[in-house]
Amino acid sequence: PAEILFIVSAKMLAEWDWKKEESAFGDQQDSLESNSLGSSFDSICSSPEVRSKDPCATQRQTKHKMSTKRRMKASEREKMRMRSLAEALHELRDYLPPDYSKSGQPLTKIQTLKYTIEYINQLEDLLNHA
DNA sequence: TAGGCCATCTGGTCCT
DNA sequence: AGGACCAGATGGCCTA
Repeated sequence: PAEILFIVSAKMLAEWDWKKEESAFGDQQDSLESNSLGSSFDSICSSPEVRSKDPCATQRQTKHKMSTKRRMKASEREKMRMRSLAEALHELRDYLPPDYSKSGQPLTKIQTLKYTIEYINQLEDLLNHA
C-alpha cells in the first residue's frame, strides 16, 4: 500500500508541477485576467456585443439543470471522494521522515506531495548507488 | 487584516 | 441516465 501511495502521489505532483511550470510566473498577470473562464462565461455571454453573434446561446440552451435530488446525491459523493483523498494524503504524511515537518506544524497537502517526490528521489538515488 | 489552507458546493465533461 | 472526475467559487479558520 505504501508503494502505491507513493506512486500515485508522485504522479499527481508530477502533473501538478508540470502544469505550474507551463503557466509559470511570467504570465501571471495574464493568467489572472484570463482565469476563471467558467465563471466569467455568464458575464461574457450576457454582454451585448457577444450576444448578437451568440456563440453562447446554444451552449446556454444545452445547459441542463440536474434535479435537486440528483445534485444532492452528487454533492454527497463528491464530499466522500474528497474526504478519501484527504485521508490518503494524511496517511501518506506518516510515511515521510519527521525531518520534513520540522516546523512542528503538519504538512499541507501540497507540501506532502512535494516532499514525497523528494523522498522517493532520495530513496531511488540510494538504491542506485548501493 | 491579508493571505494560505481547507472543505464543500456546483456545473461541466467523460465514461460505462 | 448516472457515476466519476475535475476545476472554479465561496466561506470559514488560522497564523504572521
